Amino acid sequence: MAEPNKTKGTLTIYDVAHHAGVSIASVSRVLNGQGSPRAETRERVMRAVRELSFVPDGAARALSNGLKEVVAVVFRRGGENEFQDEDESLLFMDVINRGVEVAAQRQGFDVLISSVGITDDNVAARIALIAGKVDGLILHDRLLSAVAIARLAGIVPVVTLAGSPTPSSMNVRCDNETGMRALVRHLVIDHGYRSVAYLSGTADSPDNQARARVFEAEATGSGAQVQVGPSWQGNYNAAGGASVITSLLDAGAELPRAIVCANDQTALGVMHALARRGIKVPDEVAVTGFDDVPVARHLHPPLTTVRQPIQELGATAFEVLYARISAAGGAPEVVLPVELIVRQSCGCAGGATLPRRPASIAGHEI
Amino acid sequence: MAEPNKTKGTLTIYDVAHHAGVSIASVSRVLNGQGSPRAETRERVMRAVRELSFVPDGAARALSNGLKEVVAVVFRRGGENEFQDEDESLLFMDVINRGVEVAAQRQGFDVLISSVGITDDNVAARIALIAGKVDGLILHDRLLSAVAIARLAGIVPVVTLAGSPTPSSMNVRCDNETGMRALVRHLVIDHGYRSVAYLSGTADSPDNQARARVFEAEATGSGAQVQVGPSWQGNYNAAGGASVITSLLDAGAELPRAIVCANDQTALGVMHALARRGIKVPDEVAVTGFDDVPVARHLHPPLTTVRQPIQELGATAFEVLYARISAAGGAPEVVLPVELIVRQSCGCAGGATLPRRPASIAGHEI
DNA sequence: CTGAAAGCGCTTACAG
DNA sequence: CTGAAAGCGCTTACAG
Repeated sequence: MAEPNKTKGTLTIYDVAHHAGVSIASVSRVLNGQGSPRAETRERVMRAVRELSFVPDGAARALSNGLKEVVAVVFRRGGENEFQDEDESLLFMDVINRGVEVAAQRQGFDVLISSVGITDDNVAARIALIAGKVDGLILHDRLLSAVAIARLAGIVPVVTLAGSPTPSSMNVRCDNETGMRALVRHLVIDHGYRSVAYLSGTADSPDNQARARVFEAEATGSGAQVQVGPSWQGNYNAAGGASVITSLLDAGAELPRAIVCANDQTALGVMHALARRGIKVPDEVAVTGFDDVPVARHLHPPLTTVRQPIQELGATAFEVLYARISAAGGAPEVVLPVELIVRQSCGCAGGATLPRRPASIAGHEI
Repeated sequence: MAEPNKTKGTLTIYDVAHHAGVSIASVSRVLNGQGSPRAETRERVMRAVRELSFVPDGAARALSNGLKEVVAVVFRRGGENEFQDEDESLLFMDVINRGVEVAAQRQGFDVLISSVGITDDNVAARIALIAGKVDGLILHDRLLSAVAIARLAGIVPVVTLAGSPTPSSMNVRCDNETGMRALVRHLVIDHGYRSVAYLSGTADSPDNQARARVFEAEATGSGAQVQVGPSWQGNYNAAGGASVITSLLDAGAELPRAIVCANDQTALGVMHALARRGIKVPDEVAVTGFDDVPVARHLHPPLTTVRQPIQELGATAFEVLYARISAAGGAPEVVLPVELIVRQSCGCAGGATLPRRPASIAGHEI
């Protein structure tokens, strides 16, 4: 009550020490639970902290401790497109980021999020700046070259998402191979579709490359006729999927019996385009997705897709990163299982699988 | 080339200075574009930085500068519910956060995101810790009491979302009043529905309170019969909306002609529940939402709702906060305009407004 | 148990 | 233009 409101300047640990009549070392100790301060000392410090509403400065702590308790996740901000705020980024990345955040929370870490535009220049420099603010980096795919990633990894631990591990960085991804294999078999073997196409995602996406590769191998292997090539090049978003279909139809092309889309967003665009032309899904053309984003079950018909544990992907990324930050640990690569979700867009009725066949492929089937 | 890889320990500005044969002051200057270093000095520093892959430590910079160039956004993590990762949080908050991030980017700021569980204890302490790591705080609604907010605001600038400004904190929100008024008029006057209900959001939500208030005033004022009360209490998520309908139906209640939902998520649940009972929307019961989340246009029928500029809400929050951080500026309160989006769940056909009436109410209509 | 002091890695007046 | 030095607000051995 004697103290005038010293609202000017920031409150420091010195103010607290002064107010409590102890040294700054004691204040620090009780605030951090170090040592065994006398009960009275603790009391006095706590009271001073409370009365002054003191909050320790994070930058000073970090500098002193060598630990910021912050990790960053960097991702690509989608370009603008017809379906505005509905590109893959929004739906998919936000869930990953949420997973990171939840896992970080458990260890008392916070997460810094930063998006980079596709047209931004000097992305590497931007990310380097961010690296200086955190203890570790989680990088979504298609952000940086392997060389640039290696350079960053020399500064802070790095885990990439949907990429490949490098000598200096770790990677977490989903099991595209098993998921795509099960999906194609369902379409070709269970449903007996003889012509299928893969509407691809961004060409340079590692996930897309893996899915395309397995799709082609599996479909051809099963004797189905496969349509691929530049006319089937999408970009992971709804607008891309829609325009592929529109172009094909405008060119008078005959659609395959089933269209396997690189992700759910693409499938959404495809279904829109098909509906616009009066083509029935799944009666005339079956459509499938990949991801199982929340909206997938609300489409008409509900979308058959491969569920990735998206949030868990983020959580795992943090855990691997944390293991490296807090010790030498951290697996260089972890692959998460996926699950075939059979709904109706593939031709199955009422959400039931057509033939009796387990829908789950999480690790055990084949 | 003489230098052995000194991978141990972190690279500091001293290493760079040594490598370049200049003082740390010079290194700092060229790195920050201060003063006018000789061309040769700049060269040597830049080369050393490049060769060593030096990245300045953010904590040290922040401590020295008194600026962290980071703001935090704190929000409530939804509880678990039937519709898993589909609660209001996911859809709505992520878009806000993205808006914050995009605006922050423009000023070279990064954003720290942190969720607090509904059951977490000592939320105030958690947020205080975060406050120590940033230059400013953006708080979603229903996180803290006015007192707690005031205390925080003594430490760093604070802007709340969908709340009310306080002497020490600022607030950004959408114009619920105008939006709800237009919606109710469309239902009661344009469509002529005589009985309407408001399926509310979380009781303590300021947005919900404002919407409920205006709904009741406007509907009663127009002579419609209004259903309200505890049986119409939802919680902003799909499961809440669904269970209200199910309970009502199980109790043999007669549904009103139109159900105005507190938000789109609730409407989604309501439509599911209605469909499950074979009740046709909009023919038997009209349903409307609020927010215009991406999924709204994909529902069947497409959802009539009030569009809030969600991403802009986040961007504005950052801008107001930034004005305060970088100067004394920052409006204490900003209210963003909303827009009535007429689709088909209200009873309009094919997405066209029934009577000729401007759909937009962004500020100019009444 | 507690305090004085050094050190974390930067930036920035202050002198040359 | 450039360097030596102080200072940002903490934490933590090191002595009492």
